[in-house]
Amino acid sequence: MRARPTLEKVAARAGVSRATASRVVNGSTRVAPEIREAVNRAVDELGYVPNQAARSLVTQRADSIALVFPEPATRVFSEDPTFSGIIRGVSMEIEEADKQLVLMLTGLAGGYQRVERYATNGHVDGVIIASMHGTDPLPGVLARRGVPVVCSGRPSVPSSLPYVDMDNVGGAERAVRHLVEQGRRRIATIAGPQDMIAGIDRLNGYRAVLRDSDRRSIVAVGDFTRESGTSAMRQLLADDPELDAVFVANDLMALGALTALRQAGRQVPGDVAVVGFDDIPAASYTEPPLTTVRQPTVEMGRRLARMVLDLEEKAQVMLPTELVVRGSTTTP
Amino acid sequence: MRARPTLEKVAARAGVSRATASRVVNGSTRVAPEIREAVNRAVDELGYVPNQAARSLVTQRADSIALVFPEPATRVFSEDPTFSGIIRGVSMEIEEADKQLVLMLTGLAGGYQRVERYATNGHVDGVIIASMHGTDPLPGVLARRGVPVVCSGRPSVPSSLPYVDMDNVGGAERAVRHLVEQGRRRIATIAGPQDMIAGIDRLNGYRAVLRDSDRRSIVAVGDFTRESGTSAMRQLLADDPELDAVFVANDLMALGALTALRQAGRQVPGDVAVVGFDDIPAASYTEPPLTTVRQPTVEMGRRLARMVLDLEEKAQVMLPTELVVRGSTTTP
DNA sequence: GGGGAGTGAGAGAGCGCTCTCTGGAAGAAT
DNA sequence: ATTCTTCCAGAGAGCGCTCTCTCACTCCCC
Repeated sequence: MRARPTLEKVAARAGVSRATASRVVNGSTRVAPEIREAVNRAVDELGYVPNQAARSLVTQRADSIALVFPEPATRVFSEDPTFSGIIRGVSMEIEEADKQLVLMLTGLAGGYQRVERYATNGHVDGVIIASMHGTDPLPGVLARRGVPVVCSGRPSVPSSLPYVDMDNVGGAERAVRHLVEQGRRRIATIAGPQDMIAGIDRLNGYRAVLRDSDRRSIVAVGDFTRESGTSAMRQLLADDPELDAVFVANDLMALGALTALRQAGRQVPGDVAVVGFDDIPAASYTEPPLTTVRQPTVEMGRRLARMVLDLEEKAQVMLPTELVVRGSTTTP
Repeated sequence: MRARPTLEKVAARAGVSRATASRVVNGSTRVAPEIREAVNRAVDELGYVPNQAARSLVTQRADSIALVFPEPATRVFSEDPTFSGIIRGVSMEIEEADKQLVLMLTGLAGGYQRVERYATNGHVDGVIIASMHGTDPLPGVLARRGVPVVCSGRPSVPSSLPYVDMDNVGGAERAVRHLVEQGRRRIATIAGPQDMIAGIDRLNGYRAVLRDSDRRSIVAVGDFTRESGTSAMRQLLADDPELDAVFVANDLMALGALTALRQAGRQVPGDVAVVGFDDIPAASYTEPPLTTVRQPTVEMGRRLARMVLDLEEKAQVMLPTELVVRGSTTTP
């Protein structure tokens, strides 16, 4: 491996000073065309690429941003494409801005300190936190230390930190209203964990519509895993054998619920209509295909990245969700 | 945000020189205990964290490694947990080594240059390439430039580059042999893309066992997506309505094949036995549950990381795969 | 033609750190 | 007592870059 050329070398070859070479490389306009040309030629010939460490040292910028996933998220990761959507969206914007994406999957306890140490020391220009639990101390800590932070998902304690959230309440409302419109009378729900804002919001949406349409709420709580969906569904069937619809707070649990319904001999959507949330790929392939609420995950990633890169104003943003009607709620 | 303390500040507070403070921070043994103590106290009190850029500048190390996914991979990503397994494995080892993980999802054409530029300039101590196609020029280019490279998956052109591969041939052989042992006579396969080493190897494994057991091979080719599994299965049924088993080169296509079989009125495993490959979570939840070949993806990530970090010798490693027998090939 | 404005290029400091080299103190050997 | 070793701490260079400051030069107006 031959030594990488430095700016000095480029400058020498182009017959200019290091300062001028730097100006050209960084795209300053105040350089005479012929000199700019000469420097660019030297850059090409030498295959020069700026040394990021040296640049960071003086500019105090790192040209990279961190995307932090708490470990529990990573576990879900495998079956839930929400996170891969976010990663892709973030990655696109980061790439466009010619910066780097540092991925941090924090192990439980120790991980926080690692992220905090890493992020508060200028290694990174900003941090995106794909927080599952709205009570994470990390965003607040980083913000207080002066690190730009943006969260995916609204924190459960009100704060002034910028975030990008999905319209979970609205999505749940639309889903449940859809069930009402289909003439369903006893609409149950399998809620998500109540320490996650998505879980809370989706349950609230469900409750709001039931209240308005004069129906009783029937609630079981799961933890967003498929297994918990199965057992929650069983419990619901035991609690109210007459139920004719169920709104499930995510698709994974909805898949589990479908299993339980099949085992209980209930027809979907004939006996029981089912709506999920997330629109994971598997939702199109269930028998019958699952009606669900689609979330713009890639878009979420893009917005998160744009905010943390200061390409758009840091704000508290809510992204619209969309009801996708399939066979689990309607017969063709 | 108050300014971050420098080594100079720490040294001043501890009443020593910057050099000594550096020695303590970097764990040199040749420092008197009481001085070490004093420096450590100063570090704690000031909340000092080394500036990575400055350190990199002088050490010529970046303390970070890049994990590169070609974009096509990312697309599969969403439904296939192979990649999230690799990410998790890599992340664990990287974290343990106290280094950073830079994730690069390369858009098609331009991405290569970006990765090449980035990696050849010392921004990164090594590169892990989650290459899907064995013909990627990138690994070779980087290696020639002196960047440590490790690939996931064997390149299709023989080379001396280190890699970690799954035993695709062995897994396929075991899967097909299992079908033979179940007394299946007409065993078809849905192969993966033949420009990917995994696709090629799994087909080779299938062919080897059929040859040995005196059966005719019946082949359709898919592209590892669910849809392609469905249409390939339809084609196989048209080609040979008498087939009584099918080995599918990945689970996603196997799910698609199950759909086609159901639509064609074939019972699984009664009429047709099905084996997949990958053991994705969904495989346990199909009706019937899918017999498949499990791959140690997290382990793969760990090995990749350990090699690129020089924690173990760079070599050409093959990881064993394991047949998981479920209901799609046997009746209880 | 002289002075000011404007423009483009070079000199040089310095970002925070590591590491070699040097020097001084203490103990061991002659 | 003197020289040699050993050990530990400090001095200082320098990693590659950016950016301010300075200076030289051209152009224009009075």
